[in-house]
Amino acid sequence: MNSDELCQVYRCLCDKTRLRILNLLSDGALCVCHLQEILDEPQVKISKHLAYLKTHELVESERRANWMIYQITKKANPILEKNLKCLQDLISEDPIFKTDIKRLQTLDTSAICCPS
Amino acid sequence: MNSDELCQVYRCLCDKTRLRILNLLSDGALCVCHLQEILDEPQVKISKHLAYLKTHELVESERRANWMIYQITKKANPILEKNLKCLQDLISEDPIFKTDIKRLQTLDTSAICCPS
DNA sequence: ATAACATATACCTTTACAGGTATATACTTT
DNA sequence: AAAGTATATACCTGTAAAGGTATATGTTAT
Repeated sequence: MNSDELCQVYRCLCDKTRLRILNLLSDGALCVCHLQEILDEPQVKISKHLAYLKTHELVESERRANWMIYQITKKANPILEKNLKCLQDLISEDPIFKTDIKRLQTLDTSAICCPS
Repeated sequence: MNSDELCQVYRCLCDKTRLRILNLLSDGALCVCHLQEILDEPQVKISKHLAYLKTHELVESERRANWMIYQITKKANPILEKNLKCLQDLISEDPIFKTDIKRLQTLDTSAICCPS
């Protein structure tokens, strides 16, 4: 847990799409198609940002049939955890994140691709 | 206070030199020569990172004779404030920041260039 | 075996920096 | 006015990464 890792976490946080993804995943695991639907961004964009987050171990993924389920990495990461909390406190002022969560809640969570 | 500003703050935070500068300035205003001495980095490097932080309004500067005094921007910035607190909690694990603060404390604060 | 579906990757172009060297600017001292 | 000091800027090179298009991979259904 050194300053380089710290910088790397901040680098993960300095993109709007990734912030939106992390905000959504803070609420629980999600498949790519749902992220795509909520964020309303091209598949390739979502997929590449997820790959970036995975490379830097902020998220991890698991295949479920045709779908990939992503979640915040389970291995304890104080830097990430603290910053996600910090983020939660800050995003109240920007409607984008709230809208994302609202969309998340109105999703059909009984869809096949959804985590149980 | 929107998501773009939020990302921009994170971009300011994702460089080690800038993190060290912000950590030091969290303790109070400092002139460039002292930052240079504590960080032990080339003048141009310090200067450019300060310019970057100033452009994005995380710090502000004031001339005192030959010296430039930098400080965390006075205008309230919840994003920055929260993240600096978060940073304070996280850096305890990395010796670099602690060493910087130690060096800060052993500086000759009666030097001409120092803020009162 | 083939087609369909969900997701990932390769490749390309463009932009943002980071770090270095050289030089400019602003101010002070002589 | 000239020289010295502290800091900033211009210019250059290299690298990371963002976004797009096309295509590949892995899985399921027919």
